[in-house]
Amino acid sequence: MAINHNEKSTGANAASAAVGWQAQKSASTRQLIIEAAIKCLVDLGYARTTTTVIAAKAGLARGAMLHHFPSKIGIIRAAVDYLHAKRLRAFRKAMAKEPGAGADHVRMGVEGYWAHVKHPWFVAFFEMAVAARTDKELAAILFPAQEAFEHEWYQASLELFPEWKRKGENFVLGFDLSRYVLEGMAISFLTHKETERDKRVLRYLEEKLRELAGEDR
Amino acid sequence: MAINHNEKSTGANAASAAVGWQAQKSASTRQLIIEAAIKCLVDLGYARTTTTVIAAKAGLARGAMLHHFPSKIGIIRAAVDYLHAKRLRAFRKAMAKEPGAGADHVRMGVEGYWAHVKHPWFVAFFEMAVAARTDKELAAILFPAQEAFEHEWYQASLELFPEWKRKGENFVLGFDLSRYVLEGMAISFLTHKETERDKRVLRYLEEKLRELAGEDR
DNA sequence: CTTGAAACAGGATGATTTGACTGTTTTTTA
DNA sequence: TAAAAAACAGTCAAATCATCCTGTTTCAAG
Repeated sequence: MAINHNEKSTGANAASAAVGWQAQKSASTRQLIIEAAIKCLVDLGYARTTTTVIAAKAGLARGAMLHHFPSKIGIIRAAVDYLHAKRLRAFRKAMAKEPGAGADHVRMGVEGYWAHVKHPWFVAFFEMAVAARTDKELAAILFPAQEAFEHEWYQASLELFPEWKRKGENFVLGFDLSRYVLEGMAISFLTHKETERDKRVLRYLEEKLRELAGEDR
Repeated sequence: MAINHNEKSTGANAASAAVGWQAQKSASTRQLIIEAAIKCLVDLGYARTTTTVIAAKAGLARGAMLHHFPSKIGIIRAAVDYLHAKRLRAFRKAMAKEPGAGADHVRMGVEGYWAHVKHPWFVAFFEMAVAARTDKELAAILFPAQEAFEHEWYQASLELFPEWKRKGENFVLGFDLSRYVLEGMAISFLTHKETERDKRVLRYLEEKLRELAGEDR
């Protein structure tokens, strides 16, 4: 298990001595717990993501986990932040793969976000979003984080697709349309299988995005 | 909401006499329980829809409810069938309001399904669909019902919008596109508020549907 | 008017889940 | 080296849930 934790409190002082081994181990255990919680969200759903199964999936005793996260909501809070960072980073990375000026940004964007909404990270976020509808405590954690995510995601898109910059409203429309179509498709697959018809919707979406990129309105 | 079981002495026909008051009362109590369960799904989500709160919301003792539905999954099964029938009937009714040949079927369809996905019946179905992702027993009940619903819904759309009949693939594409956009929008509103931008997406969808209805491809 | 069946009520039981609690091992620091 | 701090382990009680069970009231056929 790679340690690879975020150096949260290492200031400007001595390089590695400042971060003791315990702190590193603690951080890695925290990440282990967070990733176990996300796996539980994907495999079992929010309701059955209990502290018992999180600890089991992390390979820890329940008491040990409660040492790092005294309450369940603390794990959820950490998972929300973790997913926020991971999803945004993955999106930027996928979009930055083809920096060429002649790259097909429309196809890249559609396929990139299509892959995104089928990724376990989106599934985990989605489980929490649905639960938050009827759970005020979860909503208080998730909504501000999601608002920040959407803002940063929008800014990243503007940055990565510079040719859209002058399009103004068309960019916003294409952005929103893509989001709703792709999220709607992904979520519809909860109850039915993907068919050839769905591929036609994706092709049609790309076609309309190209129109929006070409015209001025 | 009208239970329609008060006909115990007014009908006085062989039909109503054969049914018997007990059977009618039983049926009305069953419906009361089903509707209470749906309210719980909307208000509390699937996970917190327990037999205790269903009975409380129905105004019954738990033992009384267990007499009509020996198990929780039985209530869920009945609620799935109830929602199936109600949603389909409501869709047909809303679409049939303007039978004129000059009616704006595109706007009617978009606004009709937009209203549909914001209705509590869709919310209740959606809660079960999400739970079914990680609950095999629920999935075994919901998926066949949903498959039947989608087929009947598609047939009803073909029937109600006869001018699309000759369009073939364009009808299928418009049907799928509308579905994904509108469901995606409705579900996105779990985590953020509706804005002016979303109305533009709806107008754009209508515009594209008109194109699809007009052209042949 | 008696009797059986169904509607209705509510307690008992066993299984889970959460957070608090005490005890043990490992690491850091004085 | 010795003490303090942190990581880790496991048990406990309270609360909640689904189901099973027995008892009471209401209806309808004989």
